[in-house]
Amino acid sequence: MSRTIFHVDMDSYFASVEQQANPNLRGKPIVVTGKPTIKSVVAAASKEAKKCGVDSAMATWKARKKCPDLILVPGDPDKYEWITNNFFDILRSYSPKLEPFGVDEAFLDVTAKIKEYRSPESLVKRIKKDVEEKFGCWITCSVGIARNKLLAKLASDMDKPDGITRIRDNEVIEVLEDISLTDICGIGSRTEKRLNRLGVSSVPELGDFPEKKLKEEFGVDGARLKMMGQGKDPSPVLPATYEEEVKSVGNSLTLPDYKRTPRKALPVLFKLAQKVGYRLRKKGLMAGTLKLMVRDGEFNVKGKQLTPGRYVDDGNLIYSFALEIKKRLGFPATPTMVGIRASKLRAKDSFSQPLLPDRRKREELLRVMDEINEEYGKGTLYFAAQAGAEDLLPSVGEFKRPGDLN
DNA sequence: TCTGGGGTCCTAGGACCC
DNA sequence: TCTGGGGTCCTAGGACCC
Repeated sequence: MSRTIFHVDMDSYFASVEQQANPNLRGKPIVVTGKPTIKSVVAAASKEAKKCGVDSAMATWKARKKCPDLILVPGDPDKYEWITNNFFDILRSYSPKLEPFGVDEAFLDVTAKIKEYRSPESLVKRIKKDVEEKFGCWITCSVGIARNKLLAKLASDMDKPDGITRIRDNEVIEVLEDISLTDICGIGSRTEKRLNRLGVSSVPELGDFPEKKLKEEFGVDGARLKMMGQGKDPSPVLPATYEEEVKSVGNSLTLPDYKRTPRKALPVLFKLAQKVGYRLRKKGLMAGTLKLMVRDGEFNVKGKQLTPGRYVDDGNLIYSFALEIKKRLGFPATPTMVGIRASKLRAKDSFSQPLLPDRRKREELLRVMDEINEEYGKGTLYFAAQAGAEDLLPSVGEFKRPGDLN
């Protein structure tokens, strides 16, 4: 049976949210960045900025060059999370089959609902109206309608902003002729190059290519690639809530020039560890595995992970483990980026208190610190311990588990 | 020329257990 | 004593997405 799938994509997401929140930014070219410095990169550009050729992932200095009037706005993750959750709630009220795809997109399977409406388009209009009423007219979305996720995603991109695009079954072949390989979600530049080497340079060519040869080159992905080339995608819309999705929590930072030595990178690492710990506590999660990542001057990223045999959410402890990993990983002479990622997450069991009094005290301390920092602003209270004062940190003890012996 | 920061999923090999 | 094979966990690295 044929399905009806929507792909709903917020337009210029972070930038629109900021324009909605602050009337002074409306109608002006703005970009949202991590930090409002010229060294950072564009996370989202308003439609006014896009007209000058500015777009996400562009270096901020480059964006400035293209658009001298550009306004840099620092991002506000809490605000976006609130909107994201409410956005998904609106979609979920039309169908429980909602699959979030990042913070500003989602797939919605409305097959069972569509009979109640005159057409898929009229249902989309209802959704758009809800979004506008909830958030304001500066926050809009574009929607793609098709028989599967792959085509719906292509469609939502064809008319932006505030568009509705439907790809009917008899239009699929025509659409596939007009796009390039990397327009398909799942085919990036690496895969495109490998396909080119096989003599495949367009989507229809991919659809006609012998599956056997694709499997030789790409293994199990070969069959999926062939289907992509034909515009087929049997994958279901998998319902999930935004929170359930989280599998890992990590933070990383590109080092400014003057901190690109192993020694000077340590305080940065310490702060990242605190941040990861705070985010874990806020989500009520503990991490069983920690990974340290470093990028060298040639842009090569190396990482090493550790599963210490206990679960952690304390920034100081995370830092201690990071130092332990660093000993084994080694550091390049010129580190350009450092990062910590926590995975193997599990919910913190609030019923079982730690047995050791020291740990109980420690938990209480962190809880109070978090509360104060939330009340009076981040960084109100912080630890004095940092690089050079490792002896103040909790000991990580011995490792005797498999995989820790290298 | 210059490339941020948040993630997910997959593979492949080794260790270990039964 | 020597043997096989399946399942699971761990780690490193690659590709991709927004």
